[in-house]
Formats: sequence, C-alpha cells, structure tokens
Amino acid sequence: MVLQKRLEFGFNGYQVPTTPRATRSARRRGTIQKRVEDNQLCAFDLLATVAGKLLLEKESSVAYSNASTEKDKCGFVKKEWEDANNPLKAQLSEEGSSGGRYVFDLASHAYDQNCNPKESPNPENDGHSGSASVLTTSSCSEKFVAEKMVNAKSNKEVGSFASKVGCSGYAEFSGCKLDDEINKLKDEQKMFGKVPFVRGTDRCSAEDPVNAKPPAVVSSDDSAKFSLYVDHIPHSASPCQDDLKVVSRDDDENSSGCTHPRTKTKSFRPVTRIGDRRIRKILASKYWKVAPKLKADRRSNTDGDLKPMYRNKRNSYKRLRSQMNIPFKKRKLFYGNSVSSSDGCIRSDGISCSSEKGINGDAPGSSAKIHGAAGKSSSVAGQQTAFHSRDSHVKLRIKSFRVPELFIEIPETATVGSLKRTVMEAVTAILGGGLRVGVVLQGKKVRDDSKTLLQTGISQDNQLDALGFTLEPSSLKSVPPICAVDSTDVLPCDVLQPLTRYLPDPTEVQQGISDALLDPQVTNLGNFIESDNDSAPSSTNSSVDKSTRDSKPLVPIPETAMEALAVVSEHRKSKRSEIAQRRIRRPFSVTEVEALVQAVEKLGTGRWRDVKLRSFDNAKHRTYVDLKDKWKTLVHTARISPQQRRGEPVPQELLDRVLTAHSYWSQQQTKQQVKQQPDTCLLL
DNA sequence: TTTAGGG
DNA sequence: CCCTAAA
Repeated sequence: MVLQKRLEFGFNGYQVPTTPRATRSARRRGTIQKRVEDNQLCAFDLLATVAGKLLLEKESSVAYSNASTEKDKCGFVKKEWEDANNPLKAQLSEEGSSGGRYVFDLASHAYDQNCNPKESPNPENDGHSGSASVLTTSSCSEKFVAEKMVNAKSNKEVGSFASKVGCSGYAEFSGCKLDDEINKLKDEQKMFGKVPFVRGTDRCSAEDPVNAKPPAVVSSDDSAKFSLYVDHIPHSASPCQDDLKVVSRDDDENSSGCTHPRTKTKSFRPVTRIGDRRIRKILASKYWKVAPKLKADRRSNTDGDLKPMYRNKRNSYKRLRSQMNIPFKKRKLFYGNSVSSSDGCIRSDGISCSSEKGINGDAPGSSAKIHGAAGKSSSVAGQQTAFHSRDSHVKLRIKSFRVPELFIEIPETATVGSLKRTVMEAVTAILGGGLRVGVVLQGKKVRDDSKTLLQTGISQDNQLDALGFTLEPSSLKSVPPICAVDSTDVLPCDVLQPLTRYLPDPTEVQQGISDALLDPQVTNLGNFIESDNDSAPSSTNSSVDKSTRDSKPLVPIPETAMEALAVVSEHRKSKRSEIAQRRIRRPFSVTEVEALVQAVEKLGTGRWRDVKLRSFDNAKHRTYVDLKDKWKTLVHTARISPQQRRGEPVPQELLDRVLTAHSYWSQQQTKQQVKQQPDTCLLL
C-alpha cells in the first residue's frame, strides 16, 4: 500500500501587513509576481508556514509524500532522511520489497528550482496560484533523496508519480508546481479534523485541554493562525522591567480544526490563500542564509545537562554561567522556545481511533507476512482486506505541521524588525535544529520503525483518524539527559542540539573570505583580523543593523522542559528570565596579543577604543573593554613567573614589550598629571 | 559610549 | 569576562 503524506506549508490566514501580499486570486491571475524579499516578512511567513495544520487524508490510491522541514543547504541537518531509523525511509524500503510504495513529497523541503529547473516550472507561468519560485541557495539533496526513494520502488507508476509529486506545489518550499494528478487527489482528499496541539504523547494528553476538544473538520482553506502574545514581565520578576516577554505561538484553538476557520481567521487578520502560498520568498530571503549561521552553544553545567543556545552578533555571545545565576541584563536577551509535547515534538491532528491493536512485532517484510502477523485481530485483517480489495493504497495528507511554541524575550525598546528577526531566528532554529518525524497512533507514539503500516494498523480506515505525525527534535535521542535535567535549571533541553552538526555553508565561508580580502587593512600587520570562529553567527550582523543589536539568540526549549518549568512554579520562569548568557571565553591568540601590543605601543594605554579600531576592528568579538582587560592580564602575566602562567604561552618577547610599553605609557600619564598639577594649583 | 578598575 | 561608576 502506498501512504501519501503531504506536508503543506500554508500561510494559513497569515498576512504580512508591510508587504504587498499576493492574494489568492491575484496569484491565480498571475498578477502578483512580485518577489518578496523583505526580511521582515520572513519570520512571519516562515512561522505562518510552519504553523499550519496537519491534515491526514486517506484515499484509495495515492502516493505517500513526505514533507520535511529540514533544509540542508542552510546548514540544517537533514540526517533524518538518511537515518536508518527514519520511519519513512525505513518503511519505504520495506514497502518496496513488500509491494508497498511510498512516494515522498519533498515539497516542504527547501526545494531549489536550480535543482531541476525544468521540472520546476515557474509558478507564475504555470498558472498555479501561489506556486512559488525557488530558492537559489537550496540544495538538491532532498531531491536526491526523493529520487533515490522513488528508484527504490518497484512500481513504475508510483515512481513516476513520485517524481511528479516531488515537484508538487503542495509545499511552498518546493517552489514547484502541483501536478495535475496531485490536484485531483487534493480535491478528492478528505479532510480530517486537525488534532490539537498535543503536548505529551503520554503524559499530557489527559491534561491538555486542547486535546479534549472535539476534532473539527477543516477544509483545505482552513487556516491556522499565528498569534503573538506580549506580556510584561512582572516588575518583581526581574530587574529589567522594561523588558518585554514576547511569546509567539500558534493558537491551539485556531489552528486545531476550527469549524469556521475562515471566519476566525478573518477576524484575526486578512486571510490570504494559504494553500497556494509558497515559501520561496522566505527561502529566497537572506534569512535562510542567516539561519544557518545560528550556532548552538552547549555547555554542561553542574548537573550535567546541556544548555544550548544560540548566539549571534557580537553582542550575542551570551552564555549561561555555570551556576546559572547570572543577572539578567536588559541588553542581554534570552530567547527560548519550547516544543510542544513531552517529547518535545509537534504533532499533527486527526487522532480518533482506538489502540494500536494492529501493531505487532513483525519485522518489516513482505505483505504476506503482514497479513499473517500474529496478534492481528481478525477484524483488523478483514478491514485491511477490504481496504486492499478496494485499493491497497493509503493516502495521508499532512497539511502542515504545527510550529512549536516559542518563548521569546526581547526588550520593548527593540524594534519591530528585530522582533521579527527574533521570531525568524527562533523558527529557523527549530527547523534547523534537526527535526524528525514521529508517528502517533491513537495517542501513542509508534516507535518501532520496522513495523509496517498494516502491522501498526495505520492502513486501516478507522486508524487513519487516529494517526498523527509529530515533529520532534532529533536531538532528543542524542541528548537524553537533557530532559531529565533538574528543572531548576534554566535550559533543560536542547532542541537545537542537532545544530552542532551544522556545516558551514560554502557560501558563508566564501563570504567571510571575501570580506577579509576586501578589507584594506587585512594586509596591515598591525591590524589584527580574525576570521571569526563564529563567523556564522556573527555574520548575521551584516543583515542586522546595530539598533537591533539587542536581539538575543534564541534558545528553543523542548516542551518537556517548559512543562517542567511550569510545574515547578512561576518563580522558575521568572528566574529563568533573569538569566543572562555569558560570552564564550575566547583566549587571545599570540597573534592577537602581538597586534594588541603593537597597537598599545603606538597608541598607549587608555585609548582602547582606538586600539580596537586600529587592530581589532574586524574582530567583532573583541571589544575595547576586552582589549583593555587583556592588556591588564598581559601586564600581570609579564610580571609573574613563567611557571605561574597559564594558557597558551605568550612569547617572552611580547611580554617584555608589554612591560616596556606599560611602563612607558604609565610614565607619560604621570607626566601629564604632573603637568596639570600646576594648572590646578593656579586655579586654586 | 569610553575609560578605568574592581570582581 | 563581567559589572559599573565616571567621565
């Protein structure tokens, strides 16, 4: 059987005010072709895109298209696809041998038209409304995967279908056009009520009010909405009363199967056609470039948990102190977000079935085996048979995935633009952090990837209603301890962990190099230029003006963590908000020391700003205060015995110069003072 | 914003 | 490195 899952990144009812948005009709008419490059739109667009609904639809003969949010070109990890544990992939291969087939729709991937221009007709020309153009930077990796998968199929039809689907316009990311076949299927698709945002597969379902809500039927036009909640942090909560805590998240109620989505949405804001909207803008925007630059910084605390966080810009080198008792500074923002679900995942809706009775321990294999699987109830078998007789294909459609809850703190003095960027970064972090897909059946996670759909009962008609998908941080597995962390701590989990696998985008590297080369002072020995190790994050600066410098890195926090925090008490939260990140320690290299010494020799002490400008202007992470401090330590180092020195040894020659320069300028300073003494006396 | 120093 | 009083 074929399972088709489509992820539709819709901009559900989301409209960006500042930029002309193509209306659905307009798009259809092709009148709106303006390429949106406004960065400010990106955050919202992406968010809206991600914050969609999950629609599962079952159909007789369809392909299974899987959408993923991962973007490898952006430096995001797309490991899931290649992970043997990947349910989708695993099942794919399995099905292939058993006659089942999966067609993956890479739509949601950042599909680059460059990958296959021919196969990706220009949306504006194809007459498909909302068809998106393409990202210029995305890679074709996804495609490879898709093709690979398709190739694995024994059925040609499926394969061809898959190919088509691959470029389907369903996913905005694909930037491709939806195939006619797909459209047909779409029309035929049966929409299932969305499943509410599920927090914990196991623990939260009961307590989650949302889950209690009866599933509603949503139409394809149904739109999820994205809302921003702005709350003032209690004055007593932290010294930074003027800081704002901004929480952006999907509205559960709205996003989950609202019966009158349009109405609601409209009330909320103008509705734009979601389904047809494409993400190309987002992808095209520089934000995608920025996104990869986010860097996860982890540090293990006394509890042994990891505290990842994102840093960007020179002012963003915040770190959690070992003790986590860092005072909260206004300019040091702390961003966090959580994923909803105990597993820190997002799940789709449409759950309504019984238990996973159909699941058994059968190893992946032939369909024959499946039928004969032990533990399968007769009723189930019967249904399956019937199902098979009709058609052995199961079509699942995931309209969209919900975006994890985002928790953001930003100064109220921050600009709207920075807020948008912040949100964007948060979303990017989530998406780029590495996501994996989880399957939830009747409220229970199906962890055994080797099971077939038949075995799990997913293929059953009634089961489809209970089938859900989740987006969860792939890092959870790799970093188990995090979630078990002492909740007293600030950032228990790391959703972004996967980012550690981030590989610099060649483009970025190139950029960095060119930047250096373009710098006229690079050739100046005295001008210390460092190819910032954090070039990725810091390069973000270029796209952000200093007024917005206050934007802080985002720290996604798995729902688990958030829940724990919530349970712990409000005080936790407030405490958390007070935490400031300490800049990462970056010992001065000998080269830097030399540059510093040289500059001080010439400029003297007390002119740190000039020193900075002169020799460290390109080292964004070195502030004049840092240089001053370093000089201080250098002087101290030079005075102590070599045995007492630590860290990378500084050439004695340099230390000697330090002492010399220090004494010289101290003398000069004294002379100046002496000189002024008389003046003072005269005045007196 | 910079300096200058203590932490 | 951080924090800040002072300038």
